[in-house]
Amino acid sequence: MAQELTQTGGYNAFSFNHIAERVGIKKPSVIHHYPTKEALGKAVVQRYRETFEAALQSIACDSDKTAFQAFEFYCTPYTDFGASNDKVCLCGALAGEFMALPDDVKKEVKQFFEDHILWLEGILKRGKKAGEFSFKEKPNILAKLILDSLQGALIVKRATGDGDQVHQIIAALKSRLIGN
Amino acid sequence: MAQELTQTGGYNAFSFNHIAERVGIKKPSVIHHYPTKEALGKAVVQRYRETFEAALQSIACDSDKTAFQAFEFYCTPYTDFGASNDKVCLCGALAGEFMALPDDVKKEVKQFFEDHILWLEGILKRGKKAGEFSFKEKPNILAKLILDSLQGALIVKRATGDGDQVHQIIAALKSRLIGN
DNA sequence: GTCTATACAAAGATAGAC
DNA sequence: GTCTATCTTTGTATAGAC
Repeated sequence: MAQELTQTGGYNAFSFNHIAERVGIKKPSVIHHYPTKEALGKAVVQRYRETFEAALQSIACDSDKTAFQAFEFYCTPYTDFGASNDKVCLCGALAGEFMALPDDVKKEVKQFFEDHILWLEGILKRGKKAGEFSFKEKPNILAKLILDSLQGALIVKRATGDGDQVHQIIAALKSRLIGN
Repeated sequence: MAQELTQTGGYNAFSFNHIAERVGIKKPSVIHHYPTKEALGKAVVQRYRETFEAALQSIACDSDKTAFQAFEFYCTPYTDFGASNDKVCLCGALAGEFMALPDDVKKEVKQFFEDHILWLEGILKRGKKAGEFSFKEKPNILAKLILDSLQGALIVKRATGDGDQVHQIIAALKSRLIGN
């Protein structure tokens, strides 16, 4: 509930009251579960990050999957967000107002991005070693380029309303990985 | 003043009072110039967009400059934002909280992105025709990829604190344009 | 766990004096 | 153009009953 509101309008656009209305209880009942907005914000990002990362870990450790399949799996949430017309990645939304976030929320967002870069870097190395991928950049830099492109694609796409944009960016990234 | 506050914390993180304090006047004096927050927000984004676009137009029409030089010129504001540790592109910040923005502000942000994609597309076409650039994607799609990468790089970089990231992304984009 | 009631601060906005 | 004073709403948060 808080996650949806944050994905659409950011951290400063939601309140205990908004959550309460959606859940069907009153404001103090929400506060009973999360004593401050910072605690609520942290919990939401933390859950988002951990859910995401558990899925990434399981696919990274699955030796049945090729690096390319792992990359395709990574792209599915971005495709889903891109298919909606009001949602972006939770951390992409929060990053726009980063300096206005409480410290605990900042830390979660930071860790989210860092973990994703590390994961992508691992997949890129694996794919290059296996001969699936061919690229000349350092894996770390290409990982950043992929993450930045996808995050950027989501927020720009939502503003322009260009429904194809996310697909196009993913296709361009894929062809860069296998082609060159 | 409002621009700086918005670049760091987004639309919902600044108020008439914040502006007033920075400028050294009182809240109602600010409201005298911009009767509503929506009007202030619109004026700020509009000025940002028009300043940006005037510079882009002048370089695009300058036949002394190569397409590659025009692209380098395009990247300079991103480099500057990347060199700060708290600022991103104004429209990148606003895009994160897009669904919580007033309509007039939304329109300005949308137009900003659309104009940039068009401008980049023009430069890409010119560079390919002149033999400066070699790429196989459609210019429109590569233009989106460039904009998305740069916008994404700024917001991710600010969250992670990775000072080199924006430079690395720009270098990777350049080598993609001329190399391949 | 959920509620009513309430405190307190901040935000957007207006009226009217100087 | 700028100010003081004021209004209204909203937001975070607490106290205490059920």
